[in-house]
This record gives sequence, structure tokens and C-alpha cells, in this order.
Amino acid sequence: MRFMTSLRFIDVVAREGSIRKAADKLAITSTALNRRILQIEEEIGQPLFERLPGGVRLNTAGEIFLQHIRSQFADLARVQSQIADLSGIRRGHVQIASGADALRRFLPEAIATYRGAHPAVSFDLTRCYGEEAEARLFSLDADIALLFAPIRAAHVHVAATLRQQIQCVMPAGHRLAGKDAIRIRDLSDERVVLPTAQSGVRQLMDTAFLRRSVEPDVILESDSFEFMQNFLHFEPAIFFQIPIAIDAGRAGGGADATDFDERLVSRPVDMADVAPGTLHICHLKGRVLPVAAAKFLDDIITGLRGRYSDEVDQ
Amino acid sequence: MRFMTSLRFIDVVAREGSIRKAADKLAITSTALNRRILQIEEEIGQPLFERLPGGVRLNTAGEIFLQHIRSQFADLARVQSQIADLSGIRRGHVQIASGADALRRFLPEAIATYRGAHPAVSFDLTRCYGEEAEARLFSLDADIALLFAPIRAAHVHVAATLRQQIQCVMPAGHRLAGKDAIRIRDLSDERVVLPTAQSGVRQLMDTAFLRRSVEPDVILESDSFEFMQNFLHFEPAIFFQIPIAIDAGRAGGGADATDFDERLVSRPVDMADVAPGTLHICHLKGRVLPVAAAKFLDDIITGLRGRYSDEVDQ
DNA sequence: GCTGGTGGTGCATTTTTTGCATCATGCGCT
DNA sequence: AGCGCATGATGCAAAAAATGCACCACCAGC
Repeated sequence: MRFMTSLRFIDVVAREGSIRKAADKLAITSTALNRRILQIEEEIGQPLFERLPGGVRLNTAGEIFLQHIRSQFADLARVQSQIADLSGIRRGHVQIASGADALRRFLPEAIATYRGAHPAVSFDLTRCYGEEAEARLFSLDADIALLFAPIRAAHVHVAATLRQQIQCVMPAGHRLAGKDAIRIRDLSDERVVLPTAQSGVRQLMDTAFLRRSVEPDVILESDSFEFMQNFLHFEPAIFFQIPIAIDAGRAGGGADATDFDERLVSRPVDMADVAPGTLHICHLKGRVLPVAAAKFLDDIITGLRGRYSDEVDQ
Repeated sequence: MRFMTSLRFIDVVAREGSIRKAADKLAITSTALNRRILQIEEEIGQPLFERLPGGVRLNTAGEIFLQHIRSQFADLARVQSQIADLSGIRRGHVQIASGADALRRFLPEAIATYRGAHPAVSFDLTRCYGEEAEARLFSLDADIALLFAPIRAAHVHVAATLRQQIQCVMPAGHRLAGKDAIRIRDLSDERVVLPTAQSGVRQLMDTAFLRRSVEPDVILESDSFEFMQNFLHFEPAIFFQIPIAIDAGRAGGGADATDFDERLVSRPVDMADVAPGTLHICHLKGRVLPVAAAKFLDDIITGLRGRYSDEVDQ
């Protein structure tokens, strides 16, 4: 989009905090970039950046204008996808911000299924935690966010929620593997592996340990479920996940872990100790999503309703 | 705004229905304009206009895109006014679509008062009827509409309403001038002057005449209240208006017409014959108005609440 | 006071846009 | 059918705009 270049440049300069760095990234000279910015500032009638010795920073007017620019880009993408839809081919780009839980098994399959029906739609998946995901929605770097964490920002609209009970995952031969539900007190002196403090699962577990005054033997912390899962093949321990991170899409749901790793089993934590957490599927409030994103959102909510009918709300 | 020129061009071409006519209006050559359009169509990946022997017309994609363009312009105006507000000066341009009623006395004073406080805000007032006003809101040619008529379109948001009882205006010495309220049957064989069929006042009166089976002596129809009012100085007759078209702002309201023309008096039509009509103050649903327009809207609603507290809703 | 980073500016060059002349097409009128 | 008159599209040269280079002024940290 030729007529948007100057605006895109402003976005990059704001992100880089320096005209020269942005110019490098955009593969043009700093002078050309500088002049484009000066020109736009002149047209606006007011400077958008404050010039600091180490670079530039948006002033208040600049922040307002940048927000406008981003919404223009997002809206243009929506219009383009809508126009493409007219000719029968669904075209577009869907940007997703997801916690580590949903991107394990649920999103790969959901995206692949969608792309099977609409091969002209491309995806961008960024793994991130609560606040960052909300920021990405706001800066229009993400269309959709899937978060297993409370929603803080007022500008986020929750399109659907999914209640998820935390599961304990352990080697098949583990002494707790035979129980139907795991109590927190069962975990005292057990070796456990915990996700990072930013994770929603971790926050629920921390609360539970504190409430029951149980101090497990934390042998490892990681932000990678894949790493933790593979670690269990070498040292027996327990780690925690939500069903959506475990279940294969084709299964009817439930907590049986056989289809993600035959040597591991999962058992739910007892409801009395840990209340189910909530996976939030969100987009920016007041925003009209591009066709591709809107339909994908629709698809995953419908899909979840099919698999976890009782736990899906809204 | 240099980076918006191509988009503005598309808007003009769509309105003119011809590249050459639009080029004349834009003071450039038709070839330059033609090429800009071809270029944008290429960037979009699909044509926006269908080429007819007599000119061009938007296709479906073009209509979607034009709507996008207009919303971009409106949003840019909003951002600019918001940025200007930062530096203390309220700046901007407010576009109003109004029926003939509100522009007589209410709007001139309201706009003048507002401009007294914010001299950097300019106004554009287009007189139009119901459907056209709704279309102007939708095409973003108007920020605010004041209509004494039912709202038909779903995309219009009514910010406030004002109930208005129709008034009969007549020369001071008229035989009906002494009555407190005028019944429709009083008007049979009276000489009356009616506004155009598109007017909300006319529609209410037509209904009333029909219901009471009264056939007045219609000696004149006009779409100009000013003309009708001045006509009464030369031939005694009755015409109809709503209070907001009569009252001066400084007055406490009411139907006494002395302050708009000493030789005329106004008396309300009896409620039993004609129910009060509604003046709607609207803007486009879902739209964030520019600061200047938003504040002006606020001001007039507050002003009306002060003068006609009982009749203002929402 | 030097060094390494920043944004800003004058001038020659390159790229883009514009305008003129012209073509091809289709409608309406004779 | 033929003519006139409008439309949009295109080749090519001129005008305008954007770009890149070399350089300046400025500030922070050493």
C-alpha cells in the first residue's frame, strides 16, 4: 500500500526510538526518513516526536496519532480481507497472541484445519503472557488473544471463556498415578516442576500451596511445557497443565494423557483445593475484525463448544 | 494531508461518476487521476470501479473501500481535533445536517455561542430532510443531524430527543389569535400555508387533517419558513412551526412569538388533535466524534435541557 | 577535549508523477 | 449506417518529488 508508507515509517520510528535505526530497518537513508517525518509533522501542524540526544520519543500528540495509524492499518487489513472474500477466496492474515497452554495442541490443529479450508489465509502466532497479550491487542499487533489468566485491561473484549481444571502430569508408574484426583497435600515432599511465575497455571498452584500450607519440592522452573514434559522422561516428577494443552483435538476431551505422550498420565487436581481457571478468548473491544480473523475466532469457539460444551461460556 | 490525496481522489471520482469530471474538480489532468486510480486498484489487487461508456461506477469492492476511506477521513479529523485540543486551542470543523426548523433560531445562536468560546472551530451547515440527513451521517459528510422526523435508518444513534408541540403562527389580529389552543376543526376554511411534503411538521399536519376530516384552504406550499413568515405580512393566513423554530434562546421557552416577529403570534395546536412530534439529535452509531463536534453536541443538549427540561430525553 | 551517537540541511541524482497528444470504445442522435 | 461526442486508457517528454551523499550542530559519557 503505497499511500501508507509514511505512516508505516512513523510506526517503525516510534518502535525503534531512533530515526537512524528505523531507517536501517526500512532499508532507506536516515535523511529520507527524517524528511518524511518532518513533512508529516508539518502537515499535522505539531511535532509528533520529542528529539532527545539519544533518539526520538513520541509526545502526547504522537501517541494519539500513532494509535490512529495502527487502527488505520488494522482497518485496511479488514477491508482487504472483506474485498478478497467477495471473490470467493478467503484471504488475509490472522495475528494471534497466545499463552503457552493453547499453542501446544489446540492451536496447531485449529489453524491447520482452518488453513485446510482457506489456504490463502496466513497466520502469525506470538507466545506471550497476560499483560503483553493485552498490549498487543491494543497496539493492533494481535487480532485474537488466548489467555489462561484474568483479564486486566478494560479495552479487552472476551468473546468466550473456557473453564479448565488443572491437571497433574506424571510418569505412568508414579505412586499418584492411580488416584482419580490429586489433593494438594498429596504433593508435599513430591518433586514438582512448575511453570514460570507469569503463567496462569503457576499462579493458581502458588495460591493452592499457600492455602494448604504445602511446600512441595520444586526441582525445576521453566517457561517451556515441552521442555518440562521431556524432562519427566529422565527424572520422575509432577508438572501441571490444563486439559487444552494435553488433549488432542480428535479426542472427546477428558484428562487421559495417552495421546500426547504414552509414558505420561494426567490426573486432575481436586476441585476442593484448586478452583478451575479460565481460558479467555479475546479481541480488542469495539474492533471489527478482518473476515479471516473473525471466522477463525468463530471456528475455534464453535470447536471448543463441541469438545467442552459444558465449560464454554458466552 | 499529502498521504491521503489518492484516497480523496477516489472519493471525488465516486461522487462525480466520471474520472474526467472529477479531474476538473480537482484541478488536475484526467490522465494523472486515471493513473492514480489504476495504481490503487493494482495495489488492492482488484478493480474498484466498473468502466461504463458514460463514466465509472463503484463496484462492490469499491463501495467497501470507499466506506473505509471516508471513515479514515473522519477519524483523521477526530485525531487532528484531539491533538489540537492538547495545546489548549480547540480546533476543528463541525458538519451539521439540520432540518429547516432547527436552523432558524436555535442553531445560529448555539453555533455563535460555541464559536464565542472556541473561535478556531468552523462549521458547515447543510439543510436537508430525513433520509438525506441520515445518508450524510453515513457517508460521514455530517457529524451531527437535527431532525424533526422519525429516524428510519438503523445506523443512526439518537443522542437526545426533544418533544415539540406544533404551533400555529398567524397575524396578531387573526380571529384565532385569542384562543389558548387551536383545534383542527378551527382550521376548516381557514387559509393555511404548509411546509413541503418532506417536512416532519407537514406530515403531522396531514395526518391530523385526515383524521379530523378537515380540508383547509391551502393557499401556498413552500420549503422556506422565512418565505412563509414574510408572506403572512401581506396576506393573512396560518402557518405551522415547532417552538424551537420560534423561540429566541434567551427566552424561557414557551409559545409566545413576540420575539421573533412582533406582528405575528403563535398558539399551540390542541394535543387532542396532534400529538407532539420529536426533534432527534443524532450522530452515526458507533462513531467517535471529533472533539469539537462532541463538545458542541454536548453543549446543545445541555442548552436544550436548560430551556425545555421536561421535553428533553436521553 | 575527544568519541560516538543523535537529528537536521544543502545539493546533485534518481524516481515518481504529471500533462499533452492520441487511441479505442460505446452511446445517442440524425 | 454514419456521425458527433462523450468516456477511459496509453506512449512519451517535462515537471515535481523523493532520495542519497556529505556535512553540520548537538549532547552524553569517558
